[in-house]
Amino acid sequence: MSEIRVRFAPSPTGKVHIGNIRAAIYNWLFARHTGGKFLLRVEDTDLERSTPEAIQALLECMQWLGLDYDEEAFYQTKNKPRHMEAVEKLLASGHAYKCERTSRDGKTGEVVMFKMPREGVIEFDDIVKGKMAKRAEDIQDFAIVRSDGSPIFHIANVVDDIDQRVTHIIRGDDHVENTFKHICIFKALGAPVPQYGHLSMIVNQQGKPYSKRDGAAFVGEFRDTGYLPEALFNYLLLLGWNPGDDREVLTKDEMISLFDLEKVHVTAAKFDMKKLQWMNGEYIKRLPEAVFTAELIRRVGEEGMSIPESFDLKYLVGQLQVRTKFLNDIPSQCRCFFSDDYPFDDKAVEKRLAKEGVKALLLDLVERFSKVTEWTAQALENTVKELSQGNGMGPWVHPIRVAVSGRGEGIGLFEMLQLLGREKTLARLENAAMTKAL
RNA sequence: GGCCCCAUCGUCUAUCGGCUAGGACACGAGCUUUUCAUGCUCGGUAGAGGAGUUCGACUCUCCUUGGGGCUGCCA
Repeated sequence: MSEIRVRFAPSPTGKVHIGNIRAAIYNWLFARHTGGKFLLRVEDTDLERSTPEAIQALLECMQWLGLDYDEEAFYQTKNKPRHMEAVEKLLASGHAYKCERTSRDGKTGEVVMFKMPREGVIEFDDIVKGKMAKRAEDIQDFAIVRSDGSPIFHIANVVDDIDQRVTHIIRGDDHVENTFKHICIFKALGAPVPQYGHLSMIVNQQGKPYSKRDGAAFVGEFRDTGYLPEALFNYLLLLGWNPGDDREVLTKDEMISLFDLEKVHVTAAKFDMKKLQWMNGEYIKRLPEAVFTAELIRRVGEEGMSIPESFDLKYLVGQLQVRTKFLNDIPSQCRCFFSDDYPFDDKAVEKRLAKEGVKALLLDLVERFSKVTEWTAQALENTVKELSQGNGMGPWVHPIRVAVSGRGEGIGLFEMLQLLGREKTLARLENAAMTKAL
């Protein structure tokens, strides 16, 4: 049996859509599972949009997700001579003909048309959709060369697949109709017809193709909002496939060994951002502590904050990592530790500080905290607990949190105070009491 | 209009004729000595409709309905 070869054939437009990258993921997994080759073909025939920058963005995006490809990237524009060679062959064998045509946008000229068989049934056994069939008479002849002499997608795509010796074409559902046409071209060219697998689309809540109007739709947007590539990869994989048991968070090795194209679902899947968010949190939780720490240091540094030598970073990481949903949330969660110039959330201030009696409460706390001998989370918690007399620490906890961090949420309060240290805590409580509380 | 495809909780899905229909996300309630979160426990919500095959159908067949795709000198 010959080697399995699959390809990912995007047209670089600057942004990579999640539906598209999911096709890449499935191709990659199929190749890695079967020990075949995963090839990249850049369909750069749209000169307007296929800029070097757009190609670079595509490559970076694949690298980010760990989609490494075998062999050299294949550029469609470079194969134009072969496209035209095939056209000549089709013309010579009577499978194609020239004709005058007027396009939809009014261009008139001579194009080359592919001649469809007039009878018979075109069939193929789709790896995910099963048996597919269509009467040849239901498909009209179609153009393969424009009036300006450039080859059209149908011929370019097929010739490239022949030249790259692609054995399995795994692509989006929107190509099924093309597949019937392409099979006819393969046959007319005397080339073996590859196996096909058509992937359903990712749709929005209304069941329409998921687009940028529905939220983040391009891979770069997920990267920029702090999603881990592993989380996006895993989520996209699960959108249409599962290992057959209840496992959802899978390692790359598990994905590769368990992936089965035949078990990919035929139905369109609705994109659920909430579940992706949950999965991202799962992946962040599982990150090695050192990696999370490095990420924290980098992001905090980028925001212009510096971490003092004496700061107990390990302790902060222990508190922060389990509750981080997006890496981008890290700087705002950390600001109060590394800067005295932290912003106060208006709503939190209004709700927790700007209330009658809070000023006295904070000043009383300053008094009590200053007497704490050992500045630890436990000792501070005991102090507040004593005050609350078993009636709930809420009335104390909330004002303290807003006073020292400016926010209504964050890591555990007493852990936060321990990290801040006595001096800063007392100064901030006093400052908030005098300037914000009533 | 024509052709092709699809149909289990709100969402992603398990079930390869035996189902008290399972899991996850989301949601609700509770617990973690009533801080945010994590974690844990519990809870509700599903087989589009109609025929047929069968001892038995969510699973097989057909019809209806609903949804999607394609129908370019785009890819």
